[in-house]
Amino acid sequence: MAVTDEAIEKIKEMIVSGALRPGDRLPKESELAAELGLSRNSLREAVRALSLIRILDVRQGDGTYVTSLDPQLLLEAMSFVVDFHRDDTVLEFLAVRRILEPAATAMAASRIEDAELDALAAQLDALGSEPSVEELVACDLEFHRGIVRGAGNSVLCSLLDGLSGPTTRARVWRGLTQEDAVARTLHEHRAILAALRDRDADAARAWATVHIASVEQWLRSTL
Amino acid sequence: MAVTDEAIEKIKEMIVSGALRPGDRLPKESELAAELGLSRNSLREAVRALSLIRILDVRQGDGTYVTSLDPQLLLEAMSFVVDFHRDDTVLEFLAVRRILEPAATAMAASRIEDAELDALAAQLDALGSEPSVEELVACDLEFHRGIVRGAGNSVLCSLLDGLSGPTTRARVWRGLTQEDAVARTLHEHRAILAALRDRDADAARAWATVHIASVEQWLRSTL
DNA sequence: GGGGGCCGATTCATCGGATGAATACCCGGT
DNA sequence: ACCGGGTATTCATCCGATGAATCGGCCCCC
Repeated sequence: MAVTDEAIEKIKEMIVSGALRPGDRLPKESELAAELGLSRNSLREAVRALSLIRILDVRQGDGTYVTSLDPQLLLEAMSFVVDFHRDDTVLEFLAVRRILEPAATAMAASRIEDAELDALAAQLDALGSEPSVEELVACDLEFHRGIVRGAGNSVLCSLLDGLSGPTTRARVWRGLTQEDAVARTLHEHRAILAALRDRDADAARAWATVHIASVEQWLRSTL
Repeated sequence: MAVTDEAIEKIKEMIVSGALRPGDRLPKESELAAELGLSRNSLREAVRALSLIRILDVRQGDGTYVTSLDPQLLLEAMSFVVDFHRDDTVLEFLAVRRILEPAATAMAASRIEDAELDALAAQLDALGSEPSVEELVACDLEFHRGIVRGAGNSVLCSLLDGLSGPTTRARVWRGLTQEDAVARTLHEHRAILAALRDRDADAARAWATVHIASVEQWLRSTL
């Protein structure tokens, strides 16, 4: 194995074993390089790779630190990966979302705070009757994110956030200019919100399923 | 932004835009570095980072290539990320698995091939009545993987594979030496298999839920 | 004529050192 | 006690050189 890959494994091992804890500072590049037995250049490649997936956080002039390792932070890297997927796999991602989102919405029915529901309602009201596509996409993203956050599982939240990333979502909505689709989307959002207010998990799950299924159906018909 | 990060973005853009397609070969390091306006060393950091998440595949003496970009390949990188999570977040990962796995098992009920069911049954039979913990973990992993693969969604399959990665699973099972737990696990596996043979999606989903819930319950009681 | 091994060309792997940029830290002034 | 500047530390970037792995063509031998 290449020395750089060894370095990646060793740093990973230091973190997993607990020798390095979240927030800890690593020795400076030259020292760590000597410690691991490779050149500073090669070590930097390892650090850069771990930095891309949010394991390490390098600050020029300061030092290199282990991140908080929060699920949110690490899974955030997944959206970077999802961006690479081409259109022919979007349906598969959507199918996964179709499983997770209704479940998350149902979970939120019993846990989400009233204040959060008020915020979501206000956000829906703020959107006029003639929103631009960009506004609608942003609103849609924020709406679902708010609900999933209410489910109280940060891994689930980050995962859905990644799956529904801007790129995928934007692609799905691009060209979706039919007026009835926009109206239907807003109507479904309000229905989901109403079910959450009623603390009706079954209804919330059903509306979320309908909501995603309609997107899936539209997407399938256009491919 | 740092030149290396710019390079990462530019290479990503080349792939997303279609200028570079899966399997394509990149210009050699020195040329690409000149093209992107940075040094070879800095470019190598960018390439190494993209290589860690399986976007690029570098072969010494040959060249650097864009991978197939299969969902399986890219999400495989996720298991690397999951390895970093500490025990206190395992429950959240398990909760997500509790959502996905029953759904995947239900999907498999209508799609999985008889031959695949036979293979799974044979595998269960091959495991003696007194398996070692390592054997049981490997068997458990392979059993669920086989079923999820039968669901016919590679994204879902890779995702669950990552969530149920060796580390997490091994941690869960370590110390789980109670005889009844082992017996119960095997019994549940057989029940899931029977439901799949009957093409009974509801039963399959239910057994899968029970199966994971029992692990979750045990884990919760020991934390 | 065909097969196999040698050898050079290509490309990545790794290294050491030098210089610039950003940040942290200390220390003196007010 | 607060503020500002200068210095030390640390990462960022570059260059050039050498080693290692692979590929492909050429030559020799059968």
